[in-house]
Amino acid sequence: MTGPATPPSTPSSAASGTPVDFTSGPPDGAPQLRADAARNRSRLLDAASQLLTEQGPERLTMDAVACAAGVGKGTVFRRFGDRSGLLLALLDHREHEFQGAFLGGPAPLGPGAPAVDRLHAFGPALIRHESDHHELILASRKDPLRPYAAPPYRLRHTHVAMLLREAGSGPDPEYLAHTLLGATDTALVHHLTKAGGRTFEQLEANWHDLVSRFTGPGA
Amino acid sequence: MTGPATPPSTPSSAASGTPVDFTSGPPDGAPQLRADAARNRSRLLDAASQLLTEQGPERLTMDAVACAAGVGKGTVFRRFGDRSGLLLALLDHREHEFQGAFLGGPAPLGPGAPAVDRLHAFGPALIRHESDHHELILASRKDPLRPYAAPPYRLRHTHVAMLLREAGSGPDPEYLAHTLLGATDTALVHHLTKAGGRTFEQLEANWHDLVSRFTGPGA
DNA sequence: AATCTAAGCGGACCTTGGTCCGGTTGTTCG
DNA sequence: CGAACAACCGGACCAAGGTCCGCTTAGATT
Repeated sequence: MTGPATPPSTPSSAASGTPVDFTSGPPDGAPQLRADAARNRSRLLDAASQLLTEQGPERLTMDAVACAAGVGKGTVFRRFGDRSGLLLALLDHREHEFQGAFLGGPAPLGPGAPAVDRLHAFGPALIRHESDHHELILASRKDPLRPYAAPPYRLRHTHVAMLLREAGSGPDPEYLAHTLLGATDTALVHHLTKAGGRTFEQLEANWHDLVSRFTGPGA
Repeated sequence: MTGPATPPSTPSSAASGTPVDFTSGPPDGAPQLRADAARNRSRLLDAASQLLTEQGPERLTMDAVACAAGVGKGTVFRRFGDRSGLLLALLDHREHEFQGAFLGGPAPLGPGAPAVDRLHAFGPALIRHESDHHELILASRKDPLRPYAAPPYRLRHTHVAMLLREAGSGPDPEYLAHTLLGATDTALVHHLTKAGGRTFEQLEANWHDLVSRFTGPGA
């Protein structure tokens, strides 16, 4: 440790935008984190979060984050693998919120409503979520194959496929789920709203149209 | 010009895989190319093509291409903008072949057949085309937003949207076209066939299913 | 408390995409 | 043909992601 150490207590809370507590790392995945490692992890996430809200994703270099956290560069890469990993980790908290909403939140997005209704509710929520974090999401997309293998996409896919199956969508709900998710891809939505002149309302209407076609008389 | 100049005649023909003549640059887009610039351009494409078939996309560094072409690095960037640009230029020839097939080739892919039939024919052709060049296509995807703004995607989108409109697909054929193209995205197809255990036949069947849903009774 | 070990650390180092600018060379026009 | 100009060339240079390895230290064991 070289840089000026921050006070040992409450090392968290992001800069301005939206304070998120990074002190509690995910106890799953990684078996356990040594005390200093956990501390550095949250320092790094704090620093990254701050740099992000202050200067945007393009200025978020690994050196800058390491330096701002008072940590060596190697530490950043060891903890997060690569730049995308750091960005994704930054997104993780929001991602869990969204997951909680459609897995266990109030109906019709959460359980309790008919599958078709949940499906209709899912699109707008997803579009909203991705749009809220499009900067981070787009910045983390260096490898076009990676998203499909990552937990967020897999979970959404499983969820949508289950609802489609439950709603009786036809022979291959898994593929239809990919199609539905593709239709709300962050990059596409961003393109359509920024360069294509579409509004969110139109995109939502299109989602509903798609869901209708996929759950209507076509089984 | 520093490196050992290749014989002045017939500077083209790729290494092994599939010889493509790069001597004729696109007379559109760029107003005109000075003689030496055109020569260097085709040398670079030749060198890149050779490196590609010999060692795969990941070994295709800009330095290596410049060196192999006997040209300075700056020349590569001036001509192609960035790495993706070079990769896309490498793909351009094949892209034009594919475009010719669905714009002016034999029916049912080309004109002459009913819109629905052309739509059904388009999917398999597209999947085949993208799969054939998935290495290049995936390697060129660094910026997730770029594909939507690039000519190949725009042309496909216009084409599919037109066919959908012609087939009477409903209120927003443009969006349905995006959905259809998203369902055959190179990365998705690659993911499904490599990690998802799908076969091309299944993907084609799914395409036909989607087209049916989009052109069936839903206007 | 002393010891031992594996996890962690940091920053020098490498690679590679991308920029810049002084010198060179086609091309055109008188 | 010769001058003038714009396009072009090349490689030194920079930034940023990613790797490596010798040193440090948390935390378990006795």
